[in-house]
Amino acid sequence: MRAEAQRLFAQHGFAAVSMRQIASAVGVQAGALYNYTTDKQSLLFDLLRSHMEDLLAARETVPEMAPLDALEQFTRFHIRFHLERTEAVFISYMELRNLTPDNFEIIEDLRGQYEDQLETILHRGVEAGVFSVPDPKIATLGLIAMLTGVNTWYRSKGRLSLDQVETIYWDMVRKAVAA
Amino acid sequence: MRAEAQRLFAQHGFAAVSMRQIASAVGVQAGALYNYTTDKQSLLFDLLRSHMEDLLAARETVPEMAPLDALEQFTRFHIRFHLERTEAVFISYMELRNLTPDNFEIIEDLRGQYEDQLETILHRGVEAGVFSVPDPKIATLGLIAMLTGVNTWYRSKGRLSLDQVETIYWDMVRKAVAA
DNA sequence: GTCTATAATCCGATAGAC
DNA sequence: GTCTATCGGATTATAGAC
Repeated sequence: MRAEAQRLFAQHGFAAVSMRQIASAVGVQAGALYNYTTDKQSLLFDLLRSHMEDLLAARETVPEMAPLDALEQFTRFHIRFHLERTEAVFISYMELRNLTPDNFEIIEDLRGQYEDQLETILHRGVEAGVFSVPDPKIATLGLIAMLTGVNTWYRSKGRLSLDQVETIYWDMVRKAVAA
Repeated sequence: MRAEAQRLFAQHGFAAVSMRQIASAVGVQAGALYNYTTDKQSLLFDLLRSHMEDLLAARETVPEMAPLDALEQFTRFHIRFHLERTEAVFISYMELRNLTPDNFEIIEDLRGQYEDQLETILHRGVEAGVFSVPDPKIATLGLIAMLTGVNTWYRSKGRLSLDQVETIYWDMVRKAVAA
């Protein structure tokens, strides 16, 4: 059910998808869905929360890694992880406004935890003198926006391989924060 | 009507907003709206098209400008223009999937015209030897994603002025494509 | 645990009075 | 040009049979 809901939400948007459509995609009647979710809202919330928890769980932080290496690892990880889950990423950015305030706050907190990992790398690089970043918080948001933007155009059948894309973006990231 | 529709679409999403809600915000009954739009779809399309046309009309291209100056002008223009129209920008990115295929194609073409302006600047800079960009098309998409991302966090009451934000982003853009 | 049926409400769009 | 009323259908969520 969650897989079909994710697919439909990504394609048409949360508000535009009915419980009947989800049920039809699963192969049951609408009433049966309510054995697996209390309502449509918590179905959306569960998708967003598990996506953010997957993201945090997949990151391997190595505190003793040199800032430049840590930044390259983060860059490549971010691109790869997000390109492998285009539907979940799409929903996680588009449907935030359809969360209740309580649920929104939880998702925003998880997102903040992820952003803090990049910000910490930038701070360490500045302290070490290998990065020049006038405002690490804004640089964090700017770089993540740039990297996540890959999802809007990348197609696996396209002219560039995943590794080529990672390398092109790493080139820009590296230079953007270089001392 | 268009102003209220834009506000409501940005807040709740196209599919979640009813013609009755728009009418109520305007101060008329739902039937009266159909004297100003043929249907809900073309109301959305008109908002997106006029936003893109405003964007293209506001750009002043100066062909003989040095690539570095042209890039700075583009960067500052993009940030300022988009921060002044957060609702239109939001809708233009979120509601593309609610356009009919014909309407979608028109909007995508306008967006392509805008992206081409940045790509041309990058090409000229590479030819002049002042930029090092392995793939100008991808660099264009990456930089625009980074710059547009300002809209997700900037608040005019926040700790940074518009000019400070422009300068921070210009620093990253300049270095990201530097030779 | 899935079904059918239904409650209560809302939707986009139109018709016709004024 | 705005109103009221309405058509035909959609919605979420629940109740109760099996």
